[in-house]
Amino acid sequence: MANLVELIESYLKKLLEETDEIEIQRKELANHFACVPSQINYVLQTRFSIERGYIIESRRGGGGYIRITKLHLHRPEDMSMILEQGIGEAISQDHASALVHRLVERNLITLREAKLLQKAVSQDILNACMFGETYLRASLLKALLLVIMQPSFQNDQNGKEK
Amino acid sequence: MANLVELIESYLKKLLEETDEIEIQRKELANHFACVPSQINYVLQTRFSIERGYIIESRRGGGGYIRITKLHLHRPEDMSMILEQGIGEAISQDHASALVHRLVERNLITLREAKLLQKAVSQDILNACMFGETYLRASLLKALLLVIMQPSFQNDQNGKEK
DNA sequence: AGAGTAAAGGTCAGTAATGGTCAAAAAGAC
DNA sequence: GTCTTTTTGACCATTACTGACCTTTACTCT
Repeated sequence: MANLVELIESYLKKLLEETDEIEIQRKELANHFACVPSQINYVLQTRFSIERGYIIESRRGGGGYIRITKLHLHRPEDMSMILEQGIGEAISQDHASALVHRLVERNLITLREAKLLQKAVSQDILNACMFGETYLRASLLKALLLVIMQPSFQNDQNGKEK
Repeated sequence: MANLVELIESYLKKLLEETDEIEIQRKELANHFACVPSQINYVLQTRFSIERGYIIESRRGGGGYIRITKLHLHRPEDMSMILEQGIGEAISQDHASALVHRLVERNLITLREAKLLQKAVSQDILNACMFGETYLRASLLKALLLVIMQPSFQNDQNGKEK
């Protein structure tokens, strides 16, 4: 355990035993371990990646921070299986659609969430890809908002439709 | 919450819980928080922008004031306004993000939904656009699933975090 | 009225405080 | 000795804060 990366890793994991989410300051932590700030990024990239079940968010500037969130996957095995084998690097609409459908059946996601996902991966949205990024963003945002605002969901946040 | 900007922001938002419109004096407020007056402008510009649903009016000279008015976008009929004028045919990430933020503040969507939307319109996802449609679809699906599976949402479908 | 002055608020560029990236060097593993 | 992992540092990007200088409005004095 002589490695800095492991020292910092275990330090952060200790903090994460208490709560699911911690906020640190890169400079401060680097100072604590007497290393360069970018070492912290290395730790985060190699030990707190999405594959390992963490989500990193951060903000620069005065009062900046790095937030580490621990994922509590319902069934972690399922999740990594889904992401790696079920989806992979590229996926067709049919396969994506079928996958989402299965997730609902297994109660891993709600119907409401399923509809959002279905819309996000649908042909009509992705076609906007050709017109550029901001165009795609606008299409996506509008379509997803419309799904959210569907009347049947208004008083039915969990999406258990009828 | 060490940031001045956040302190002032929450102070003003607290006042805005009561009414839709408040009037302040720049110098007085700056004095209250022991900062330079232009700091107030910074807060207004970054936290009470139009995208976030506020209108700022002011008047200089003796008896001058700054008025902050909260915009109302409750009802679904306002939704079409948001879609057409607030989004349009193309939208930047910053604007999309501010819009989503504002929808949460007005309780039009839950935090959970907001995080999904934020991820959907985020740079890292849309970059996948270049690699083709099926690639983008895979990135989108994976990222959104991870958002759904975040711990803070497990027993908190309405997303009222903290 | 008009001039002068006091009392607001506005702008903008510069500085400070963070965090991010990337490639090269150093250290370990086999 | 070669390959992988770790560590470092130079350079970049973003957000917050400050201060000097500018504009507008109200009030007062003649």
